Amino acid sequence: MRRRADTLGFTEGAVWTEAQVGTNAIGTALAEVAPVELLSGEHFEQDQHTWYCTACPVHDPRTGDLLGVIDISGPALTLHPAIGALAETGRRLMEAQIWRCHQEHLERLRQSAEPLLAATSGPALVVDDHGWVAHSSGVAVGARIPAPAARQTLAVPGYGVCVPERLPNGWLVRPYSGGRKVLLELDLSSAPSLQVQAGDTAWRRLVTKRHAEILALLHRAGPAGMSAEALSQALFGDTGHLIAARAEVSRLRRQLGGIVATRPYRLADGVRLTVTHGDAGEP
DNA sequence: TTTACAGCAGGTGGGTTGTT
DNA sequence: AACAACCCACCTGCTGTAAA
Repeated sequence: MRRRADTLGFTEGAVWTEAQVGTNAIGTALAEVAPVELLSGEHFEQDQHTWYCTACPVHDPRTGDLLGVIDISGPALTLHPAIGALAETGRRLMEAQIWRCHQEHLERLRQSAEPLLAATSGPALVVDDHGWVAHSSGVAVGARIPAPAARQTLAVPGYGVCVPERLPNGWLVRPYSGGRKVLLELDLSSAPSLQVQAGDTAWRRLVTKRHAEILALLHRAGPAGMSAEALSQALFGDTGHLIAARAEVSRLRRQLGGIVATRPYRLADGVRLTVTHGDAGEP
């Protein structure tokens, strides 16, 4: 059977999408995102008419993302009524295994961070590289937060502006509040850059002129912040560029995380910005 | 008091255009 | 070719309001 299957293209690297081979259990299950059972002439290709194929999609239990399918194929005359249940059981086992690995990974991460957590007072999160929460204290959060990255602040509901600190297999995320400020120094030279000082860590990153302009405007607006309309007026001279203003702030927020708050647009609480002009004579 | 709905603000993926 | 800037379309979430 395996030799005969090889002649059909049941080999590593083969493409079994509907677009390539027409109706088939694998490609159709991927397209429909549902279990599919095909017998004999229900296949599009004639050389598959002596086969049955039963396919069941497998999803990531954490995100719901479609990962692939389990397919059971064989001679059409040997199709057993329980084959569909077998494929379904395989799917359940795979998804359960993925979930168990995920939980074990988070538990190992939590255990490895225990010494650090014991020495930490106040709210703290331990998350993996994708933002899945292994431990939270102080403030309840969901199962997942935005994925942390080096030299990147992020906003966590209930925590405010946070700067992640690298752990061996994950991140320690603590809010910056009270005496723990995020200090920004915006250099409005011909190549604008932003110096970020958060606790013991500091870094500098280049920003576009437009983003530098937005940061300077939000700094000038103070805690009251600016509406998208006001930002459009300040950036473009009229209020007809709301979409462009929103898009630019959205991209700025993606770069700088929780440093820029919304509703209205403003610098987040705990963020202090100073503006310098690196180029001599630059206004 | 609850629910459904509309309107609005804001977020974001992707396309286009202009510049370097 | 790569990048920045701009724009559009579509989506989500919040809020106010009317109806049940």
